[in-house]
Amino acid sequence: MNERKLKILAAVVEEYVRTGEPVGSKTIAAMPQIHVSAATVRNDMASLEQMGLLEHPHTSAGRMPTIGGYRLYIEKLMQPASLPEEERERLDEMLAEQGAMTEELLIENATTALAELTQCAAVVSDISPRFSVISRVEVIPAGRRMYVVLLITSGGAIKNKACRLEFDLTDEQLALFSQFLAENIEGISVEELSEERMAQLTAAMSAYMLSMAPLVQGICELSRDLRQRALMFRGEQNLFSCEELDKMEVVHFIEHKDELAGLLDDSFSGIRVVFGEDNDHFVIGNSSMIVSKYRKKGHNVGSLGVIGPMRLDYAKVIPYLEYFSQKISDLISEENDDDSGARRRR
Amino acid sequence: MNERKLKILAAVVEEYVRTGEPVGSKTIAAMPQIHVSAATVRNDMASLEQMGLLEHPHTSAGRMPTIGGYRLYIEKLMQPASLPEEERERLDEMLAEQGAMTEELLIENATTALAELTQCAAVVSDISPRFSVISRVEVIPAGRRMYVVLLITSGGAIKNKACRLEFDLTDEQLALFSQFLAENIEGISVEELSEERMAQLTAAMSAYMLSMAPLVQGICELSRDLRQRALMFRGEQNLFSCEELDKMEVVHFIEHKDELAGLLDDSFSGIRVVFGEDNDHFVIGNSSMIVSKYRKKGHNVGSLGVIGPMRLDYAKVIPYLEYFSQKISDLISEENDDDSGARRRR
DNA sequence: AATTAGCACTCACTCTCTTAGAGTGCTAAA
DNA sequence: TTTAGCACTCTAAGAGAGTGAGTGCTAATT
Repeated sequence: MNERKLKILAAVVEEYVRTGEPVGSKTIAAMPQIHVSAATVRNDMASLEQMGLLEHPHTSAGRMPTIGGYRLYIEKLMQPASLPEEERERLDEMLAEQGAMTEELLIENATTALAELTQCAAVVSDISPRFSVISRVEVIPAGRRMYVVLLITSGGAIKNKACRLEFDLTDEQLALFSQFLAENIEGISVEELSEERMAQLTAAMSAYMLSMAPLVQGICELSRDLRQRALMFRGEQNLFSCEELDKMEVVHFIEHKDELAGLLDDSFSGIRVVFGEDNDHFVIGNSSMIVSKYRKKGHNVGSLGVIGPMRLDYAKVIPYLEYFSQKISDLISEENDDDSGARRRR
Repeated sequence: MNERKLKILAAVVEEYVRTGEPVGSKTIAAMPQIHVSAATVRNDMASLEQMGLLEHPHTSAGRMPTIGGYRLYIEKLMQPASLPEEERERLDEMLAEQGAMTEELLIENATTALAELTQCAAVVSDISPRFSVISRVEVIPAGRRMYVVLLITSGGAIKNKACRLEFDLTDEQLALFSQFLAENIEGISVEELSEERMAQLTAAMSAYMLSMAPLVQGICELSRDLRQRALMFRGEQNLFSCEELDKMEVVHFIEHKDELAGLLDDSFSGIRVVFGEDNDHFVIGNSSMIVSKYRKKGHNVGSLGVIGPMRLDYAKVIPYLEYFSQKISDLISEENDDDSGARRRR
């Protein structure tokens, strides 16, 4: 392996990404950065093929990168495009538009923008509610025997659910129960609000509170919703516009998209690229997924990913992804000044 | 036009729906209900073609129905399959599963089941919240300067939204404002809770309440959410499994699915069938949509629809659709006994 | 007048065969 | 070590030919 071969590999990857056609030795030799003849290129290509970095659809066709070829290119060869200042400003505006309000909206905006810019599908896995704190729990009468339980977290997530009781509650009962919930639930983290914890709580309830068990059950379900990472997808349609992706596989993927959760949950740092071929949970042929973590005050709290064809302009897409995940990290980390205030208020 | 031609048309439609291949005269003549020779069938087919009910992909191919052919078949010829008793029971169970809780869940369950059973996409447009009454409005502190406004309707819909104020409210201010909202908003219908009404309300607020305008604004937005028909789709993937639908058109449709709202909103009674070809807002080639209204106490409050290939087993699908929309009508009409109770409670 | 048998005709589809061209691999010369 | 030259390979595109399902028309039959 030498300098020139790497240069040729990079040239093949870039040309193939650009045109989608297998690349011949003549095309490469004609490039300004290549100063050798087509015959030499051919020799080097044959050698790159032996190393498993390039492949042939058939004898008399040009070369295209293998998965290994892409991987080497991404890790060592590519020169990431840097975003021009004006582009950054445009993106920042996009995110600010109405996203500053809550984390959830911010992340949604970023995912939408990412899908839009890359013309790929974008996915985000957000487990940040887990790390926030229940800042408020409310029980609100909502009709005969119907009560709404409401959880608000320090991160700004709001969840509600209607529950039906066997009896109507008197105002005193309601006040007492609210008091009980506030004392036992407010201020603890979503993570801690587990099924066992709730079971303990139910056990601790005095006898006459037992009829309120459905409310506790409701809270339990809300907390489960908050704890589980929810995946959000944007721009799935873009996968259908992709010639090289099999439509049926895309459909299958969309139907089973929740299985991605595992992949996104893995802990790693920086950027990770996964190819459709060599993974169990992400099985569109000729596809690739690029994932980056975002952090909240230094802790990984979610992943942002781009899903597209393997033949993707990585040098352009990866910087976008890095920018967005950095931006999300920054914004959700500062925003959370409110945390303590949320509880101070009461 | 005579009896026999109609019989032949029906036979062609059914056979074509069954096989997906153009149907030849011999196939038709061999059917038990047809007692004439292939030559006679050919003559009649030619005549049906002249009337614009059948068509030819090319000279030496069999016939297939035109849009007009389908329409005539649906309106006059088809014999709707009746649901066997056990099937009804199964469906009722499906709906009851957890759907009795709220209207919203009930409708969601029905839509999911419909998509599942027909292997098509199902869509529901629900404008019923418009006709229900605000049974409860709450303002809940949720962090420094953050407040959550919450609307509960008699139909069981719950909406919330976080708002940011310029100042924190004291407990008295909060109580007073809640009182103010309850007096002015609870008990009126969602329909009445218009932008003007809210503007009047803001005008009526005493000076020191003016800083709470963002909360009123929030309520205004919640009410707008409730008023506008929200479309819900289920089983969109099924459209991709459909050979005869163009994948790109399906993608385009899904991206612009909200444009269906207009079509679903039209008032009509009974069942309506719309074909992709002859409509501006619903443009998948070779597709059709069957829509039925559902009612609440006699008023149309929403539409339930099935979207699938034009080559669809209408005789099977239409009864399903009718059954579901009737069932929804029945359930949401009776369920509403709670209406008055919801307010009586307070 | 309506129906049917018979037959020529049409046209998509499938095969096979051919050709053109892009690209390779190898060899021998520079 | 690099390059020019050349034979070789394999696909993609196109042309013909054969097949068969199905039609449309005509003349005979009921």
